Amino acid sequence: MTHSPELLKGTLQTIVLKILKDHGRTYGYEITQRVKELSEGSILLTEGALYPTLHRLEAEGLLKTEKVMIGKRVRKYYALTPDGKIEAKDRVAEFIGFIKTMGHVLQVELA
Amino acid sequence: MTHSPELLKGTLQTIVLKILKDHGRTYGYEITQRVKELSEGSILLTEGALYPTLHRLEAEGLLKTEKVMIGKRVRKYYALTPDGKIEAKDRVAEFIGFIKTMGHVLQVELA
DNA sequence: CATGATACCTAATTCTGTTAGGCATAAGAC
DNA sequence: GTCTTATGCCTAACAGAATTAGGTATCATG
Repeated sequence: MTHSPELLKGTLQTIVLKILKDHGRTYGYEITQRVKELSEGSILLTEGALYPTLHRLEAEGLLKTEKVMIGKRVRKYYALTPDGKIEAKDRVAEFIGFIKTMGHVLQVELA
Repeated sequence: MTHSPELLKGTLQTIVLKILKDHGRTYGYEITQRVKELSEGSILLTEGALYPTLHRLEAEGLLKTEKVMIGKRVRKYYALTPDGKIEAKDRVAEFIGFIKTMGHVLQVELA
């Protein structure tokens, strides 16, 4: 997923949901670029992970899609459904909780 | 691994190394208990994950072992090798860096 | 006209963790 | 006294998510 390592595992859905929450309607390639920017190049999403994840979230009813023609190319936009908005919030909260717990376990200052 | 979810993936080695660094010589079961205490019950290491991880770290030369008889039972103590100490430090630093990056990506205050 | 960026996708493999066992001693409850 | 719980080690089958490595196609630039 990136050159930072396997720590990302399990965070991909959270990242995708939060990007969509903050940015609204976004397409796959754009998500990879935004994450790259926000992480200053340290998180490079692979498409092999991203697209299946988007499809999974859509299948779970958290995302809805819209296809738009850009010239002769199809661009597929994703946006959060109402359930998706709730889930985005929950996932971020869960991540914050996880970080706090890890701070205790690793005995480091994170928050 | 716990009821908090798959966020733990990829953090197990870091946790084990840091516990051994802070506590010194520790045995497997004791590690599960310490992590449980430090995490206030929210991280429950499963043995199916822990023991293979300990064996892996030992095979990589990061841990050394010592068997001690406690009554009629064998207890297997693990401790960091010099390489293990370096690795523990690096892993924790890497985790902190990961958290900072995630803070940017998720646009939340973590530190 | 060739390369790199844009843009979507899937399949095989790998890696880690979960689930679900097995084995055995020690301690406490009833 | 025996039954359950805790202590303590282990492995194997399975599951899930990401990596690696493809495929396809349009568009812009040198």
